[in-house]
Amino acid sequence: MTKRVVTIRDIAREIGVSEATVSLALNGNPAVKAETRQKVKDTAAALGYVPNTNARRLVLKRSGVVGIVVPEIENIYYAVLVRELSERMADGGYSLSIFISSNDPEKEYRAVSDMIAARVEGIIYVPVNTALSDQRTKNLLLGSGIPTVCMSTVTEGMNCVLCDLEGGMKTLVSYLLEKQPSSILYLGGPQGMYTLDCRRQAFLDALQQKHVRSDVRALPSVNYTCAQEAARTILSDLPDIIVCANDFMALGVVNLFAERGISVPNDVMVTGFDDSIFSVTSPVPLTTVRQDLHTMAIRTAELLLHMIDDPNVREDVRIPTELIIRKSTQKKEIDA
Amino acid sequence: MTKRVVTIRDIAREIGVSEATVSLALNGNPAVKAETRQKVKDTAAALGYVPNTNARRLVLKRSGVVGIVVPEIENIYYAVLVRELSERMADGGYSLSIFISSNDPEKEYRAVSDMIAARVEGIIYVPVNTALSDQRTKNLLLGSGIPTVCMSTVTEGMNCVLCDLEGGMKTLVSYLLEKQPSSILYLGGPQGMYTLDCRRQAFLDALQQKHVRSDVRALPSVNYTCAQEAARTILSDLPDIIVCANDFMALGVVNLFAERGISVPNDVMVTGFDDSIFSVTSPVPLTTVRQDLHTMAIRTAELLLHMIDDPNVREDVRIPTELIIRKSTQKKEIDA
DNA sequence: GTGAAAGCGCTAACAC
DNA sequence: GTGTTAGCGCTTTCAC
Repeated sequence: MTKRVVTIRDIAREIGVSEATVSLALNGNPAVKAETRQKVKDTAAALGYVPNTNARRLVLKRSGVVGIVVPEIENIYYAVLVRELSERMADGGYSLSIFISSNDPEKEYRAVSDMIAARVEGIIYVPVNTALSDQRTKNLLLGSGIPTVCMSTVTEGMNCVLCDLEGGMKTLVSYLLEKQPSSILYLGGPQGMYTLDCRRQAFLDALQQKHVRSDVRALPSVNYTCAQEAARTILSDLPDIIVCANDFMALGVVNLFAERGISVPNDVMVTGFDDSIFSVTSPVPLTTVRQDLHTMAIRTAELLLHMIDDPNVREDVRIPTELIIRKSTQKKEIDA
Repeated sequence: MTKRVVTIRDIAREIGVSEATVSLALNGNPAVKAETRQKVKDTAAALGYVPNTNARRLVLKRSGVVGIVVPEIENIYYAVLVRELSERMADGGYSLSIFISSNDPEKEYRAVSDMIAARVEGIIYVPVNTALSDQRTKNLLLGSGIPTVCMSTVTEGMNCVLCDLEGGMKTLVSYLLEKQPSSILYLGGPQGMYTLDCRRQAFLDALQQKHVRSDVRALPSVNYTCAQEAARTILSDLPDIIVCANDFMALGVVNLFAERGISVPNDVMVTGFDDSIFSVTSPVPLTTVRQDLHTMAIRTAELLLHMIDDPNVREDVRIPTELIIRKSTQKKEIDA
């Protein structure tokens, strides 16, 4: 009892005109008489006609779609990115098809395969966040001939858009050094992930030759819980400053300290990274490094559209980061 | 200079066999000789063949896709829902195509149109969160003949899956009444949105005939900032308990109080709703009502798959909610 | 075991 | 202005 879907042919038959005319009319071709055009549109509406995208794409060899794979969607960073990009691509006349790899190289590979199979006209590739990246996916992408931009991390042979994480971290550390701390603790994650390695290395570089005791912890994961566990181990010997690899970790640290009656920033300063929603909704707003996702999205969309026009375009984009100073590093004035 | 994409015909020519055979071989049809099958697969791989989904869907009249529209993706509630559903539908052999309406009825309408045009086999409809819902979209959905389940809210004529918000709120209020408060403040949002109306009404109902001073505020929006602004206005006359329409608002309130040196729960108790990540990462973990998104996703996927099988299925699903008690309503023992 | 042929719904020359 | 025709890439009877 499946209701047959109405096609262009049904409309044609209904008003005794050819399929071609209906197609032209529906696409607003001025060659067809206004009267016929109207009649076609009316009966299309009356019959509840909805064009079949699959047929359309097949014949046009144009999908009007660009695809994106992101590692997670519950991570606010990627969620914002997806929304921004979805708007930007819409402005450019494309719709964005969203795939979630769940940080699983296998799923990522399938997502990319599916996009290619769907003949997307461009791909925004945000690789999984794992130490070993999957060369298979990259090869597939590179071999597909489909314009691809890699975001947030660097992939050899692809045009990349990312924020200047090193610069951001260095600016942050310079700022912190003005506080004359005697010790700084860095809470990072597993080694081998581009975005985390950048931050850690820049932290270390910035501290070169400075007379500050520093310690770097590699936690199993860069999340709230792991950060809290780490913080718990240092309660008896607090550093002056704790630099976290992202805002969510910093929030964990701040909350743990609050629970233990340790004041941020007076007893210990804490910084985040990303300038996500957590840095603002932290009980003590966080000093952090802003990654401007809005600008990233704009530049990515521009670049991709440009590449769709001209596949030979080679361009890497690096967006500046910005130091955002908030309460978590500003001791209260004693007088005031 | 566009690299021509390889088709089934190229493979056929390459090894001197018909297109039909290639197609059969690629789909693992046992009718074709194992040897040929292997040769086809090998050359397909060698040539970098990727099947054209559009052609495939056109001829099969099956897309293997179900679509979902959600109002926002940065809202953790929807993000979790999308991820859960994406996994559940994958288990069921479908891929999930994600659309974001940005709470804009116009965009929602276009998203639904696009899904129908793409011939998705099922639709998960999470309507925009606005007071006036758009009947156009609902009519389109209803008229499409595509199995649709509406989530999180009720739509006349559709199978709906939602949590028992009323029950959750009533349980919450009963629990709070045991604390013998003399006054309770409810912070809600604009009227006319299903999910918010449910909570507010259930709150009021639960307080019927109880000797508690209660006040209900309708804020312009159910977010962090609005909640903080509201909280600021009551500093001089604190109620015993503040019930918020969601966790994010409750977090705003908790943080504002922390800043002003007001203790939660000792000076005032605060509750959230949803049991999102915010309720756990709040400096004072929040008592809240859990909406079990995992179960919602499972039941929605089940129902939708069932409907794809049999379009006549009529079923509404209501998932029980659960009261989660945390520190924000548990005064510290004075002795201990 | 494999090929020929028809057709999915739509568009775009090219006729008339 | 409108109709005829061919074809996008794939699947699937039905012959052979």
